Amino acid sequence: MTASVSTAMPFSAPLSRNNKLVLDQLSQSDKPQSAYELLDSLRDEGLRAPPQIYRALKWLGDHGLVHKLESANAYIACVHASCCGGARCASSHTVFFLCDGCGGVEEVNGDALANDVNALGKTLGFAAHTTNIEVHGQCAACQTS
Amino acid sequence: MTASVSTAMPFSAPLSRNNKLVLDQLSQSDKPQSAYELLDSLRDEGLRAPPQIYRALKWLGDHGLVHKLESANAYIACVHASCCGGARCASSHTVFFLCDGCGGVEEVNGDALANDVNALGKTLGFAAHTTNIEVHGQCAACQTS
DNA sequence: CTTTAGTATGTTATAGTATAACAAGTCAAT
DNA sequence: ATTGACTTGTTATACTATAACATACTAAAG
Repeated sequence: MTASVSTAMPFSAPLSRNNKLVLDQLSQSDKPQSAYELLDSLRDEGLRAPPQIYRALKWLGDHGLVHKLESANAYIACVHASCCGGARCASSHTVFFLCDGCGGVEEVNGDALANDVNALGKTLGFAAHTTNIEVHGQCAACQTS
Repeated sequence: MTASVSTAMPFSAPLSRNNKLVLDQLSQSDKPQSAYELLDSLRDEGLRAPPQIYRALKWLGDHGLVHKLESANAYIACVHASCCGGARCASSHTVFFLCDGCGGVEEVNGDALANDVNALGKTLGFAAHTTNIEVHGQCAACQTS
């Protein structure tokens, strides 16, 4: 349920203090957290205003370390191992499975889907840049309970 | 660019006055509109407060007549012909291509992708309920300019 | 009728999400 | 020691969405 990323990044990334605080907080749960939840959690560390959180989220997002779940207005730390095999996934294709039961999120590599998406786009002459796929439903555990 | 749906629905749907106003306003553009843009547009028709808009959007969404674009916090009228062949698409799989250049949106049937998504989900034991796919990029027209 | 129940509407207030704009501190490289 | 790039702190405000309550319309049941 919990996993720590800390500072051991697979690539050089000079994490500033605020960026590290936010990333560590996100890494401590596989449940998405809203910007204001992060703010509450990090108040003791000296973060007091929304822009501090949003700036960190933007930097981390730009560097592929966190993802925004658009349908939940919440954020999660990127699990590199499953979403892009250890590489940065800033512009990669990921699929998010959001459990409406427990609130947990599974992040899965979606390169296989990317082909289909691009094929669809080509029929429109559309040049795809980023793709966001969010699936709502019930995780394995929540189906049995 | 503009298309009118008006009251000619392919199935019986008793559109209330407010629901019809919002649907017609959305149908007049292939660009997504925010709830507050809709509110501004419909003030002359007597709509003055956000709940009136959000209630209509919820009803229209529940009945498959409009979609929310999660990554844009905006709404579009469902184009039945392309997204689900004339049937209601409340729980169907649609793909949205959002042009970051002109702001236009293309809505495309994504049943082909649904299989892949469900297959991915099955490897996790995940029971998919609704899938939202939003692709950002450049439409054909905006690539040439 | 008129009562009731379900739906639709109107309205105020507030909660939740995100950014603009400005001020100031840090720190390495001239 | 000064510049310049980056990071941080802070206030105020904009944007998105819903809670809660009050009223009205309409069709069916009594």
